[in-house]
Amino acid sequence: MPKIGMEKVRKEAVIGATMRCLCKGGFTGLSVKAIAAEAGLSTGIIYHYFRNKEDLLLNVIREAFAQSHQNVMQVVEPLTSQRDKLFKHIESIHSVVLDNPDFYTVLLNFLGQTSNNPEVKKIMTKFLSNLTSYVRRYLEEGVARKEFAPDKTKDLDVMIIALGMGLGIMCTLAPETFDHKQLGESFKSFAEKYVE
Amino acid sequence: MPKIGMEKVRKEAVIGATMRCLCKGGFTGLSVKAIAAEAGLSTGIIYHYFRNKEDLLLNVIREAFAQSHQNVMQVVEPLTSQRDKLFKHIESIHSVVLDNPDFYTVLLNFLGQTSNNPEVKKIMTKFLSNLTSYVRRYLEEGVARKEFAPDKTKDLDVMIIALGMGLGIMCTLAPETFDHKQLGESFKSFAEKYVE
Amino acid sequence: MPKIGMEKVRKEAVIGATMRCLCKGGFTGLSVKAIAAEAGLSTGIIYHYFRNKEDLLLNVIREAFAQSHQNVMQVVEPLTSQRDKLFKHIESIHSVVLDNPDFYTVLLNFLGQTSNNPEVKKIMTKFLSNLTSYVRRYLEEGVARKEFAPDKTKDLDVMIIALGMGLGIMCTLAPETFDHKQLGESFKSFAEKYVE
Amino acid sequence: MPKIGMEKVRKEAVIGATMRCLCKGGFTGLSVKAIAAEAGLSTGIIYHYFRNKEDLLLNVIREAFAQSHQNVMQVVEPLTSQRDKLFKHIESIHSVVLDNPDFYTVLLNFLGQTSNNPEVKKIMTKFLSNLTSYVRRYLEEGVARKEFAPDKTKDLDVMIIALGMGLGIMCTLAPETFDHKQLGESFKSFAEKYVE
DNA sequence: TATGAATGAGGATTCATTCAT
DNA sequence: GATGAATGAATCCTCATTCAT
Repeated sequence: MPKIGMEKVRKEAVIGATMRCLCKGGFTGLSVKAIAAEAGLSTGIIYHYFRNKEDLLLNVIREAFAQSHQNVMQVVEPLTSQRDKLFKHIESIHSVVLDNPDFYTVLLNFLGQTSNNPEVKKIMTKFLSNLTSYVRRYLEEGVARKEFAPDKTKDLDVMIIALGMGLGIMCTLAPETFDHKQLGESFKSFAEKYVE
Repeated sequence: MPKIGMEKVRKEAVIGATMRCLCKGGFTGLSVKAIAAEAGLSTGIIYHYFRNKEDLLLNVIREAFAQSHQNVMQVVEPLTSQRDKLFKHIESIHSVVLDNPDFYTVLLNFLGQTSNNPEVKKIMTKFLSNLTSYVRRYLEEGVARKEFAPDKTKDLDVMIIALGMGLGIMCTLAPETFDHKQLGESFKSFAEKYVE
Repeated sequence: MPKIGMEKVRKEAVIGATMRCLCKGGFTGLSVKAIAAEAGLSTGIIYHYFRNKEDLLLNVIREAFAQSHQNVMQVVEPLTSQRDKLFKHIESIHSVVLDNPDFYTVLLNFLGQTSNNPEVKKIMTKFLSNLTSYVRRYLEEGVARKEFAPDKTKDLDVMIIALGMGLGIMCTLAPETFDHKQLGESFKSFAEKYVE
Repeated sequence: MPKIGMEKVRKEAVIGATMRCLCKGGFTGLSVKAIAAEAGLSTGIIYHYFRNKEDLLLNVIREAFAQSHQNVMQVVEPLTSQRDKLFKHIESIHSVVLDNPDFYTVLLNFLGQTSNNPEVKKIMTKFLSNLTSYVRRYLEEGVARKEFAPDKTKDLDVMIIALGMGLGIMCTLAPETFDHKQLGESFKSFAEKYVE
């Protein structure tokens, strides 16, 4: 087994293992030992690549957010109409619950940390404003191109993201109670009602 | 100091102390010792009133949810028109962020536990379906009384709660980025648009 | 076994155990676990009585220095003549090597810490100036009472302590090479030569 | 950079780096990794030149002692009169505190190891008896050459070394309390008093 | 020779829980 | 009822040492 040029591979392996552990058992009981075992590595090597457990966890959120963002972008970017982009974006956001449930596990587990950990807060704030600004861009551009009516977009970006996140959380927490597919339809029709 | 019949007082004191600790430092460092100190009691006594730490924490969520529910009900119940009830309810939900921020701290801290702890999951599911069913009742009753048009209420209950929770979370996590007051207005106008 | 009023007993037990461990194996390998085992206690209890390992170690030096000082005082105090006090003091200092070898073990082990640990430095400085000031007092008082000639006492206090410590260290480090008893005689005759 | 015949250079570099680390932070935190970093080398190479950490540390004391000895000898050797040699020697010993403070750092840090590590003990004993034997030689030779009176030299060698070491330690530990220069004068006058 | 990735045992510390008082 | 001393398993992290390259 090679020993050189492994930094990226190892870091990814550890981050992935951490996510899997997080999904299995949540924050409580998320030990470095367990992560190392999951990654098939020794505990020591984790400290070779990450300053400490917190540093590792911060990398985990960053990675989870980046991945989720990338997934959405891959689907939305090729589209040309702002309207299509907006609705595809909404659809993508909603389908994260099923396509990438790990994202929600990570999100839900870190939400509680936000108020106590400045670094987590920074990442979380950045992530949320990132999300809204994408939607805002579609809307503004769409208005400019006369795809949407101009006057109704007040706070619509934030509303869409809030609604998407709220639904995502509810569907994740209580999938038996909240029907993911049907709520996805309602989500889209909510947006439609606004932009038309 | 009386030594008998203190059960209710002590339990409430401990639950309150736990909430304060939770708000101060989150789950990390939430030790039984710290809770006891905050409550001005010994660690031992906590085990007299609660089976263990988990039992205490479950009581904390229950209490937080019950309190929050009660606060909303107190404001909404006296009203007679379903429309008034609905909008007052929405307003109340949104103002929890400012009026009772502890509720969000507790909520955010426990969200991550939901998937791993069946008891937390039960409480959380119950809480969420409770929330939606109240809104649904206003809507159905409102339609019956012809306060609202009949055909537009598809999933509106869930949408309102999801949006309310999403906005609440966003305003709690990043108050500098998301303006609570303005979003409250937009929230209400979103609902209005739907029921009219 | 009683559980109350044990603070002093426990603290002493832990400090004593630490000294014994220190004598057995030095600083290296002085683990809290080993100390606890030596004291017949659990590791946890050590942190109940001491903030951390460093706090415990500081208490150990303080205790060692205090004990050593007390031993000397017990012998010297009853004496009335300053000359007697001085020579008894010298004798006592020198016999620490044999009577209380733990003192030297502790001293030698902590000397290296002095430059890096401000608290150790404070204790050490205090201890050394304490030692010299006792000797200085005998000398000054002795001169005042005409027990000693007045002009020869320049730095004699420091010289006596330095010589005592140097001899103590040498006899401790290499007892086969340096004859404790004989050096004690020479030590005294050195002082005599000066005060006469 | 040459790759062969580097043994001596590398060994010296590592020993020097170790001394610098030791002076910076003492024994605590003196890791092979830190030493390697200080020396600008990899950790692996240290094990190429030294059997293990202990072996390296033993070399460090040996080197420190040898250097210190050499420094003294350089100054003393050219002198012809035994009296001059003796006093220059005393002066040199005392000035180590200022001229080569690293020596005392090393000495103080290793003193505690002496009783537990036979190899350290051997080196330390050798060093101390070396020191005294040099002084003894001056004295004996001086008596033979009638530079000193014959009868007063009992244990004077040990006393001088003990006093020198004691003063050195005190001046190193508490330089604000013990005035190096003045004590040097007193040290010399102490010796003078004896040999005259 | 030289590197630095990798290991894993061991250390300090925390903390839920119990129990004698 | 109430206390807080006591336990010891579990946690994070460090570090001497090895070894593939």
